[in-house]
Amino acid sequence: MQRACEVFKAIADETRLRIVNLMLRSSEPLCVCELMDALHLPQYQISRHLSVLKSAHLVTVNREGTWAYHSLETGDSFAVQLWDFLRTVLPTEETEKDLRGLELRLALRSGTKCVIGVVPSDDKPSDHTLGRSKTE
Amino acid sequence: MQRACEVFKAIADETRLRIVNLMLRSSEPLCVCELMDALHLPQYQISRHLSVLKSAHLVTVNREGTWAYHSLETGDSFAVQLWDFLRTVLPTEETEKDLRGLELRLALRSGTKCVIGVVPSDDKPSDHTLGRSKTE
DNA sequence: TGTTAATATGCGCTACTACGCATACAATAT
DNA sequence: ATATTGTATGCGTAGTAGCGCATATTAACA
Repeated sequence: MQRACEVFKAIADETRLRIVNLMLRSSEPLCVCELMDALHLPQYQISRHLSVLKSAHLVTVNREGTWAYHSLETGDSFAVQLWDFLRTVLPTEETEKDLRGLELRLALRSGTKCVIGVVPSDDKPSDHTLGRSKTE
Repeated sequence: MQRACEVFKAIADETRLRIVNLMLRSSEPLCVCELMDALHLPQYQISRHLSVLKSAHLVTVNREGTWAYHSLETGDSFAVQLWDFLRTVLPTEETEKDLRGLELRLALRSGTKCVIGVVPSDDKPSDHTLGRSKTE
């Protein structure tokens, strides 16, 4: 019950649900700059929301150099069952949009690693247009 | 996603999770005074939390006279899947405690209906001792 | 009509949460 | 050492949520 409450508080946020959704759909851990780019949100927001998810033991981090690769916790029984549940109920039109944004960003990886870093972000979180306007 | 966020916000509260848990385990709709008694919480808290759950379309009401019988929403796909999930992850020692409290209270029903009403509540929400101290 | 009993709600208070800005920290490269 | 770049965080602010108290609402009944 306490665990359930802690977890639900952590995911009871639109942005964090979008982050979790991307992690659910990605086979690889994601770094902060990739999430920024996929969700069109500022760095401090991604970082803060990730720390909330980490505090609830829903996300684990793996630092490699300056990059921090985040992935969903799979060592906790409650979390694993939650991921199964979310995998069946989260997918909607909106989440697909985010997913496409992520795929565009992941295409810029070199192998399984991020080599791009933070992009200047010419579009703001205010509008949800796909962020492929810059170089394509 | 919006729906998921709305629902998670609604259940991201210890008291509301306890209410939902009791409704999940009860075959009959529950009235406010029964929940008060089972959870040892004041009337206004039960009522308020129920209204939050109702606003999120997770709970439906069926008024019969002055009594209001509340039960979980089963007409919504998301809700139904959530109940399945919660049924597998909620049961713990604490939730069993609440359940026993509810059973004691439901034993006082006449048929499927509540006829007791609000009891003076001699024990306060402060301690979580089983509330069967009064007449037994 | 007045009363009682079950339930809902307005109000003030406190605590928490997310945001935005700026800055700090960490690791690599020059 | 210093600069650069990816990431984390302290701080102030605005909005929100839950509590407790009191009161309103609703329905049965005398």
